[in-house]
Amino acid sequence: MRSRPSVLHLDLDAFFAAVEQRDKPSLRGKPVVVGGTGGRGVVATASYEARKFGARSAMPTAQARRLCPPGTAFLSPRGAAYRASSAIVMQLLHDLSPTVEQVSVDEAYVDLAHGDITDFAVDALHNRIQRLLGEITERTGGLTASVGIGTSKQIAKIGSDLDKPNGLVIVPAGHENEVLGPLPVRVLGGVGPVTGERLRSFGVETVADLQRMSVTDLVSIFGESHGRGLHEMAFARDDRPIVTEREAKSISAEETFPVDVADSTVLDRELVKLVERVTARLQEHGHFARTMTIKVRHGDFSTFTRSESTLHPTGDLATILSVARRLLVGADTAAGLRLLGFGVSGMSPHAQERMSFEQEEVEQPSPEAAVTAHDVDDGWGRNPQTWTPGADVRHAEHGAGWVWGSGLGRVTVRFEGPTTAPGPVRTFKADDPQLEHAGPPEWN
DNA sequence: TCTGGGGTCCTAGGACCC
DNA sequence: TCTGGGGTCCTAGGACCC
Repeated sequence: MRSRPSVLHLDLDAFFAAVEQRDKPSLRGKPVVVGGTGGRGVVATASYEARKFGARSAMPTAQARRLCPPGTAFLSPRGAAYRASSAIVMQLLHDLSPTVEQVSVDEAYVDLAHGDITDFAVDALHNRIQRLLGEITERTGGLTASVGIGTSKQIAKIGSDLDKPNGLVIVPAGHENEVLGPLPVRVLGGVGPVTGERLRSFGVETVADLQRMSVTDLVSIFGESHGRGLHEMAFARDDRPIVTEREAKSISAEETFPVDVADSTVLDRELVKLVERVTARLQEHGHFARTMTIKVRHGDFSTFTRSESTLHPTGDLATILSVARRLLVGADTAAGLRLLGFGVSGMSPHAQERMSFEQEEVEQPSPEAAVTAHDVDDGWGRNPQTWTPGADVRHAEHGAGWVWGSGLGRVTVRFEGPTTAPGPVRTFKADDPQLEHAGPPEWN
């Protein structure tokens, strides 16, 4: 938390819908809903006129259709138009300070401490930012924005939401708690439907209620990170810096089908498209990735992910596709899929990788490669039993296996023989009486 | 009423290493 | 004679955000 209100948060009002109303005068003053217009679409943005009827972001479009009156416009998003207006606004923010963190197409933080503003008194800030809001409206052909300014990202963001649309809220240093206290806990970042309901069950409705809970209790309920974070946020303690750029950590693409798809030929065709899109973007970033993940959603909305990591990072389409296909074959698609997705993560810069990795097969672990330790040490310098990697083993429960690795009083065994199916990998104490050297084993 | 698409971060258990 | 434990990686799932 800073000693001056030098963090600005800006949010464009009902952005997608406002652009549509700007570009199509007949829509002005009328309810407009932008989002997926198919049977399984959801609302991205509802104009303020549509919100009067209950239409909201993330609501199924079908539901918004029932709520809104005849004459309501339901439109598919026009991404290019939104990006063009967004760029104009972001440029105006850069005129305030070089440190601009764009959160999304319609939202950004600005670190005013890095810009030309030197007077952080409320009146001076008010004048300067009202001028900014006027410029935004003028340069974008009529769009409006809401701004919050405070001593942290948290306060700036909450401020920008307090007087929408076309509002400006400045919270002077030292006044954070009186602003925060009466607000519902849901205004805090990281408090969604689940956490909000959980807190309500403990009698916590407002931030002031949350302030009365002990860190100990919050940590025991929500875990170390989330619990501590809630306590910090309740008291407006937030030191997160404004960062201008961030490396992507994952790239993904997914598609919800108009009707569930069970045909494996069709699913494979869709998977190829998704993998091609993701790989193209990976290559644009100049990155390789190690972990491939598929996502499937069934008709009942149950959702599963399956992932696999390659030995080396790769950007090679054929390699990535072969992993993706293996993952899809392992998924249950018999009853049909509502959604199929594919993503990569574990990314590293392209240039640091040898090109030879691109063509390399995914290596299977072998006893020789996986194991370096030989004699079992019990951790206190004694060797009660020697286990050699690759040695055959008999086991009371699993039958036959071989030593995969060993060390520190433990031996890891893979239960698999030349004629038996691969079984589990399990780790035992080296002196476990269930384990005995066998060699050569009588495979069955 | 029936739930998009693109992300981030966290947790938890098992394997594995030391 | 008996006894662990910290740290990291991988995988799966979930909450949350825009």
